[in-house]
Amino acid sequence: MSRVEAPAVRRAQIIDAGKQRFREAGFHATTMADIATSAGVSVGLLYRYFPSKDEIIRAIVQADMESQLQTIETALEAHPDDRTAALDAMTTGLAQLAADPDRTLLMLEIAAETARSPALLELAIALDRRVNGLLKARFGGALPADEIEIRMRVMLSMLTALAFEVYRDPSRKALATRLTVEAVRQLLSPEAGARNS
Amino acid sequence: MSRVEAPAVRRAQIIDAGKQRFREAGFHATTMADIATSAGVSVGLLYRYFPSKDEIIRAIVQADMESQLQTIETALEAHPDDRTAALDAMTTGLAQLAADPDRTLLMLEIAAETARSPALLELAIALDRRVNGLLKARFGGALPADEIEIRMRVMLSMLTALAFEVYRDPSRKALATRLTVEAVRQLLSPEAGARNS
Amino acid sequence: MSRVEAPAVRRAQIIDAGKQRFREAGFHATTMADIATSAGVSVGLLYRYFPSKDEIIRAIVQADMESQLQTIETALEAHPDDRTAALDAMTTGLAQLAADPDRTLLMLEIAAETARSPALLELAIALDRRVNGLLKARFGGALPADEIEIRMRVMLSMLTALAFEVYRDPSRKALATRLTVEAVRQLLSPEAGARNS
Amino acid sequence: MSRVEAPAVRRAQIIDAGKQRFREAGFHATTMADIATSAGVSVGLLYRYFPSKDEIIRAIVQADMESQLQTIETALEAHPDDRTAALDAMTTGLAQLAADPDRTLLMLEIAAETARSPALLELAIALDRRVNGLLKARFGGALPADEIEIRMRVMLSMLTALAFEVYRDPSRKALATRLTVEAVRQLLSPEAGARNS
DNA sequence: AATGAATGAGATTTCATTCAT
DNA sequence: CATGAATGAAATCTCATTCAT
Repeated sequence: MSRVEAPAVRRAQIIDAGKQRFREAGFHATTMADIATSAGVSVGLLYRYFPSKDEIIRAIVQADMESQLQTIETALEAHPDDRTAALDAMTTGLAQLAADPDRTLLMLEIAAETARSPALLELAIALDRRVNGLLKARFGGALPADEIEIRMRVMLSMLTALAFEVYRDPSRKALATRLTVEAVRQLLSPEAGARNS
Repeated sequence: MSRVEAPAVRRAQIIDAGKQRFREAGFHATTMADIATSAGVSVGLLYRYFPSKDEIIRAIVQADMESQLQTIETALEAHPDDRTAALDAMTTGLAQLAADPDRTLLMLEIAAETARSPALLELAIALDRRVNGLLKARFGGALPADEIEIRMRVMLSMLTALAFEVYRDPSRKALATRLTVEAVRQLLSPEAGARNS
Repeated sequence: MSRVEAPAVRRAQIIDAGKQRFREAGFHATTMADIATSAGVSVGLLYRYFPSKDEIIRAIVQADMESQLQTIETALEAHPDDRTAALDAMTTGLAQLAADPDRTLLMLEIAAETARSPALLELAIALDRRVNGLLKARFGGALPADEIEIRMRVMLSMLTALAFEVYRDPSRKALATRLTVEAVRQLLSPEAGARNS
Repeated sequence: MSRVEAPAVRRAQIIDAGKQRFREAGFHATTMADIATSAGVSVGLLYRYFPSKDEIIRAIVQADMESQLQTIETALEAHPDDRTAALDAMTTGLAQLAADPDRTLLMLEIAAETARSPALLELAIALDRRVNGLLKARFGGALPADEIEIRMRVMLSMLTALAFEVYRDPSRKALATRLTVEAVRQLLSPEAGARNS
């Protein structure tokens, strides 16, 4: 059924299998045997790569968060001189992530799980901090320091809301995405700061 | 440990205990024994009131949805002649609901669960339809019919986003609520229709 | 739902309800609540008439055994002077009992239960003894004393077998009954004694 | 407590343990924990070999039925040219099976259970058909076709009766077996056909 | 490195029995 | 006498985790 593989490949196989099953059945309804079967390996091998089921969940959550961060970094770096373009690129990138119903399914699991698991909460806080740092470094001058954080959060929440929306009715994807991107643009533009504070 | 109670009282006791425990530990990590202990009754009695654990979940979800609907209805009926006031009342009411971190914890569970459970999905769809009907009846003339639905959804999503936000940082509750209420007001005002379509 | 009734009537109601349900679902799958509902009384009342579920079973088994004994006694007393006619009447009566599929269903439960329950075993032994006494008193002269018992048992077993047969294929009832009656007649006739011993 | 065993060995262990316990306490009074302890394995392992308790019952019933069929086949094949010898061999073999009190205890459980369980009823019908086919193939010329079936059933019923008899009083085993074998021989002999129809 | 049989704690659910009304 | 809400012990079944091979 399976031959000896490079450790990184095995790890990826397992994470992919986990994602797929968690998406389909949720964390709690997915068994280690399910994941093993999906990954084409034995249950025992799962435990060579991850010390527990929770660690597989944690790894998946971490990977997702890193891809969010990656999206932000890439966008910001792509437009080092144009603040508005950078903002747009970032929002569009995140909106794309949010508008993927498959990912939403997982995100729901993650959100519910994060509330309970200290390990996941820690991860979430770390992500927050890093995104915050990135945005401050970039927009620090244009917006009052204490507004950056709240705006970032509202932005992430709106993207979360977009995820819900597209998830519930995929046919509205284009419209909902456009509305969200516009709203976020307004929210994060320097002028917005002037108007609301 | 407990004497005979009126059926409605017992039911409420159980639902309350369930809510509390689900909030603290999530649906799957909460056992029937936990709920029974919390409610101050025996495990067996749980099954006289609900045929299964899933049905307790369903009852809680349904109660929550009904309180959302109730909030909307009450607000709209309070201002039969003033469209703008009705809108404001509704948004404020929903925002209050959304800004309750305890409720958010449950909502997360519910959202994750809804994706998997046909019974819950059905409930969610029914809620959607009823809210939609209510809004159409009230704002039908002012906004293009096909926009009502998408706006309603975006509104609910923004409230979802508010819930997330307050949940993550309760100290921002006042600010986040104000921002959301303003954004929703703008989204649902007749002028918004003109600008975006 | 129910008014005050004479104790004997209530007892009969409960026994009838028990029989019906045990027939349909077996002893173990029938709950006290089932019986109560069927009898049109409350669960609590069941316990005023019988100290436990097992005692209801015992009462049913006992009633069935008494009807067997009754059948034998009536047949023997109906033909005090004609040994052969008495034998025929008895066999025919028992065969009628055996050929009732409804009763078989119960008998199966009873047989399985008898093997386990000391109380039921005692009952069965008492029945054995009384039938044996009846037959010895009547056929004592014609058949060697030690053969009476074994013949009685084979007879009862053949009737059991008839019960099985009719139960499996009710359309064969007439034929199977005739064959059994003939076989028993031969088994219990004085000439049979001569041939086999 | 136990090491890894060949699957067939484990299955046999479990079935044996099940038989033993079912015999002693009946299907319903035997718990999965009882069987596991008897088999010297854990409860969980039971479920790797059988999807449910009912399936263990089914497997035991099926094994018993197959041994009946085996007995018949072996006897018939042992005397391909001598119809009477084949008949005797078959009857003797089945009588031996029937005269085992341990097996009777199980048979009682099985009979009661068969009445309720569609799966077991199906099994019983299949056994019937196969025995019928075997006998028709062998005695088809000597006895009218439509009599084969009823005679087979009566024969099985007589063996049932033998089982009951020996079960109730093991000391009569030899006598009861002899009587039954003789009766069956007569029932299935070609001359019997002439006499009774 | 890889397997998968084996474990056993723990979850949901059932139901005979009790007892306050 | 009658009710039926309440109890809680016990049963079936699941599954994360271990470990001999």
